[in-house]
Amino acid sequence: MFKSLFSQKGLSLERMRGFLEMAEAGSIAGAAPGDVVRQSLISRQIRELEEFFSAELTIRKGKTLALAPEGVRLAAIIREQFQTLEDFRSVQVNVPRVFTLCAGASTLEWMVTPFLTDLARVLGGVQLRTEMRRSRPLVEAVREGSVDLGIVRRDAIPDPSRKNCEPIVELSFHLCVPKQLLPRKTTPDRLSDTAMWQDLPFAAGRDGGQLDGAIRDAMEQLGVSFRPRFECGSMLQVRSLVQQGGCAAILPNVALSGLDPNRVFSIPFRPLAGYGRTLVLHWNPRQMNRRDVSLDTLRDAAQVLAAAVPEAK
Amino acid sequence: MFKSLFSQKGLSLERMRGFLEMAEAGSIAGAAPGDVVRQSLISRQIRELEEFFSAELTIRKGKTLALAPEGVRLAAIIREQFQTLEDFRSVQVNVPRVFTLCAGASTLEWMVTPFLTDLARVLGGVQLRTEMRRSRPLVEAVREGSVDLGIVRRDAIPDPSRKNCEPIVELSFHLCVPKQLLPRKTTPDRLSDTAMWQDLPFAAGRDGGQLDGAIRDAMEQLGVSFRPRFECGSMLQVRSLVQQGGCAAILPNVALSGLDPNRVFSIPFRPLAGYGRTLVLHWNPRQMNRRDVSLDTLRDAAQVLAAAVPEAK
DNA sequence: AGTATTGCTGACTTTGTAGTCATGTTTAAA
DNA sequence: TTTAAACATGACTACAAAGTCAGCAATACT
Repeated sequence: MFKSLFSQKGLSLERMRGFLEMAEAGSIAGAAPGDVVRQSLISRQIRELEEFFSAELTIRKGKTLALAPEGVRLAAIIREQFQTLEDFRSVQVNVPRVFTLCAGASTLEWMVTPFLTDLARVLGGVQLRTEMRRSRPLVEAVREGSVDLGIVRRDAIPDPSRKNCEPIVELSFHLCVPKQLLPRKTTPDRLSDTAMWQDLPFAAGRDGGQLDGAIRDAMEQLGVSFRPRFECGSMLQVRSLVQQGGCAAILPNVALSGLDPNRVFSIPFRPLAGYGRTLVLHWNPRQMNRRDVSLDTLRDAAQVLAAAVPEAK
Repeated sequence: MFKSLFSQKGLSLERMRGFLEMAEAGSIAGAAPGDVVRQSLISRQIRELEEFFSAELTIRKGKTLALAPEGVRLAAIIREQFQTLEDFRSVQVNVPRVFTLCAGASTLEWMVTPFLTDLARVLGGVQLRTEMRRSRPLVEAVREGSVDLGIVRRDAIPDPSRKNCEPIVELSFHLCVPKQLLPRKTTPDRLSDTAMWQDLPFAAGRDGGQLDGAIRDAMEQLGVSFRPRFECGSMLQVRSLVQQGGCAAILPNVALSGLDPNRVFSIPFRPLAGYGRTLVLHWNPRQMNRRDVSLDTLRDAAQVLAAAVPEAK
């Protein structure tokens, strides 16, 4: 049984590991940054695997390597096998299994990080590892199995269904203004007057993402010259500025939970009403099945994340 | 990634192989018959795996070893992983993949062996390996993945469904008598008279299976003293004797295709009418899915086997 | 063109594991 | 109780693989 795997040399767990590391990193140098010794080792291990399988696993793509179609398949096989073995061992040693959760930068900040412990508990006491990725590579990573869970807009999933995702929240955006920046006795409804915005000191993100651009576009369409006084690398900093009373800002509903309504007015930001999308928890059904995570558990996890978002008023 | 698999020594493909061989054979000595050297090697490999996983994979059961529950799980994992790697390699090297087909002794003789080439073609040019096993271990082997396809009575499958089996044929039994053993101008319908049977020289199987016993019981109930002149180790030999005109015999419908109706009369053998069972092709849905065998292909395979059986008249 | 980065190759050393052997221990059966 | 079978263990050898190093070739960036 399985003679053909052993009658020939060139197959070993270490070689598979070297190849997988290259596959994950996208290049040999990326797999072992600053370690030329290991780079040369991986290079040879890949060649030996290619000889063993008589397959071109990699192709040169300019200066770096890329996976050939066969390489993509083998990498998926190896990843799954290693993970299965690791899970088996984790159960035996009574150590929590490792799950990877992936989302966009701001989503991780707003929704995930503050609730990691709850999430880990719902998933059965697992160890969670978070990663930042944009929508498209995120969905791809879930598909190929290198990521267990993703938080992503539903429309980024090619075939959204009850089997591979669960809604978390409907995104919406709000204009948030600290009271102290407004004339005394200003009521929240007066904030709808765009004329008032002109003089407000704004803070905005500078992450180059879609959201930031959409806000600027919307402001321009309203005829408001939007020149934020602060451009922050992280939206967490923006919220912090708003909370301290120094700035106004456009914030997503998932960020409102940290603001004191007695000190900060917030009203829906109409121009971005159509920009709202459904965020879903996304997973690979085969992988979750293999790792013994039930659909119910996944829906519970989505619930935990949903509970983190205050209801829109 | 997967650091825990490599930060500790004790895991290797060879060790997994040694363990799997023991698991398949049910004991170390069985895994390496007559090779005490390899036996001691396997013994140590198993211990090293047990240390690596901190798990009891085996338990002493009297003189031999048996798999502990954890060992059963790990063996299934390893078998699947090795098979996946072997399949991957087979596709690359353009060598047919190996599939294992399992059935009872007589079923293998009657239905499978003569049609192996057709079957291999329908399954996509695979290499077929046949194995003899009785119903219960067969179903178990399909479940754990050590066998791809089984031919078995439907009632031996715990949860028969469209997803894990497909009917092949309804078994029935026939009394077959060469013309030359009968008085001239005897018509087939006269064969219903059990008095005629008394003087016929019968051939019968001697495989100790259910079928043989059932025939003898039925004869006894009919008041016929059934003392076959020939007791053959294989039912193929029985059919051969009938074909040559030397003997009468009770044969299953799946054996009739080899008989010349002009030289041999055959009529349904009523006493065993209730003994007929549905034979099905049985498989493990997860395994067939992993090995890229579609349900359609499996149904085609069942068709091929069904076509081997002549219609009952 | 010059330079830095990336990957490939050949010649090593070191390490882990497979493989071998002799011998001990447990267990089942004669 | 004796015997034989099945498995375990310790001490080795042989070998394949991992790991190391120096140098080369191809590519991209400036």
